[in-house]
Amino acid sequence: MKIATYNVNGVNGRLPVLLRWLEATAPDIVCLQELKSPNEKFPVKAINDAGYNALWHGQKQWNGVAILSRNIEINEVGRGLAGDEEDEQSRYIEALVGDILIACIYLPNGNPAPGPKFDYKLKWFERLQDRAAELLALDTPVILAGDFNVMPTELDVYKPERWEKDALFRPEVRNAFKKLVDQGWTDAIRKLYPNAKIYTFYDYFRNAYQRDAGLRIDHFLLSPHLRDNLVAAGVDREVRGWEKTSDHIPVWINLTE
DNA sequence: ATGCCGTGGAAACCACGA
Repeated sequence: MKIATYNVNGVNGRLPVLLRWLEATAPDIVCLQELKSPNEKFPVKAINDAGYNALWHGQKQWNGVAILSRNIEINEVGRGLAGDEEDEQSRYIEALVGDILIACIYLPNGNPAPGPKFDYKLKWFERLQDRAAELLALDTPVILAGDFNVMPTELDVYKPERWEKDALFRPEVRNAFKKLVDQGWTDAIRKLYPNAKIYTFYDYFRNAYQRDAGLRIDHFLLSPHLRDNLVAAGVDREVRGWEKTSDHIPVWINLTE
């Protein structure tokens, strides 16, 4: 079974690219982030026509997450994270897809740091840690997938020294990611490729893609049940070269049934 | 070193992203 995550950066503006990628790579389950679409404008018909069921949690203009599945029943478990009644940003949705619980995550960017946006990011990370701990206790196979907006280590940044003070790479954020993983999660890409330079994001300008000046910020975290089912993982790097493409690259894993 | 690009929404510029 192939599962993918893709920050589309606008699901409507990027619909041709999304459909082309779905057709070309045929993942069974897909997590999408940055829909930038209110719920009523989510392109459900086009996605259904492409053979996918969909659950989505959008909002006007920004954020937004969705989970798609092909030939697998999908049932929503919940949306949003507990712990902040004021939080109205659509960044989290959870669904049972077949036997696997999928959490689709769009973690806040957090820049500029320090500041209220950075504080919000750290708080959000704590709320995610709380939910992740609950999920581990369920004794269900769980996948946390999405745009975590953190480069976990120096290996995940083209030029680490330039990012030291950035909200995606500050020690507090790297520590938060490490603390999450240390609950018992497996970083799928790093389990299979502990030392490879693998990026999932390239800026639109400064020829970042051509220079390979990238970041690894989109991740798959697997619960212990799935650890030994992981047989392959990778990124669809060529998609970043397509016309009208997102600045992120799809990431995928393959699990044995 | 830097939103230099790109999206969406509202208004013909702005907020936001990483």
